[in-house]
Amino acid sequence: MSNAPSPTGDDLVRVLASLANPHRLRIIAALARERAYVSGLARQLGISRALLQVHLRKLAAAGLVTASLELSEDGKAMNYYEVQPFVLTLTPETIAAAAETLTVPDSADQPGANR
Amino acid sequence: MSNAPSPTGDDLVRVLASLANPHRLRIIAALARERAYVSGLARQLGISRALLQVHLRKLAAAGLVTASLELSEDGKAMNYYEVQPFVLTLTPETIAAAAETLTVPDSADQPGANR
DNA sequence: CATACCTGCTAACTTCTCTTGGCATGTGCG
DNA sequence: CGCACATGCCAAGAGAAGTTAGCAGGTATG
Repeated sequence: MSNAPSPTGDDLVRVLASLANPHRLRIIAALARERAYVSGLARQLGISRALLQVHLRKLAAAGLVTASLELSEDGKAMNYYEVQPFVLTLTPETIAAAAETLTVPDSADQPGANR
Repeated sequence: MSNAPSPTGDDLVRVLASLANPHRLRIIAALARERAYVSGLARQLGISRALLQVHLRKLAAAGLVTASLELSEDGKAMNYYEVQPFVLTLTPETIAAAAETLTVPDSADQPGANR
């Protein structure tokens, strides 16, 4: 039927939310150019490491980037991030389809999703 | 080069932000099926008018939906909303391109952008 | 004229999200 | 050993977003 990933409604929201931010857009852009480690990327983007970490965490949670801890030649631990190739096509129809699988904000369940 | 709209970085953020919400996803889905007026749509979605209005406003601000005030046969003013056909393709590359045109969070200017 | 629809706006509260700054840890070099 | 650079986490404040409830106005129908 469809060749697209066709994510869950909740997934879609998560991905969209993770992308709806200037910093994170820049992060994706930078990583699309080439993978980078946290501190270096922070300098490159001109933001604090703490801030970068939060944003990277969010992107990673959405599955858009992945991290891999490596050791540099001088023995320092470097955490390299890289973008995960993805193609998301948004149209009223694809959204309508995803909306069908949205978790109901009904009562309190969702053991893992918390909140 | 590209047939896509290729929106401004800021536009992209706005659009993504407007879509990153369960309610708004459902709204798009509902309107994709057929246009509807506020009160009716609110009932259909099971949310309050006030809430719907806010979300519709946001979607409209992003240019995803448009409103048109019409008069029903019995003279009542109905505000009909409908989705604006759109196709947004998100990939690390398209994002990288959009990121280039992002407004710098530099100092305080942007007279119209407020915030 | 009361009822039932439709529209819109605002004040106020609650709940996220963003961002900063500090702290702790580890390794290599002069 | 102190400095430089890497990693990470947590607390706390500022600000934005989401929601609710109430008010006000308009037109038609019984």
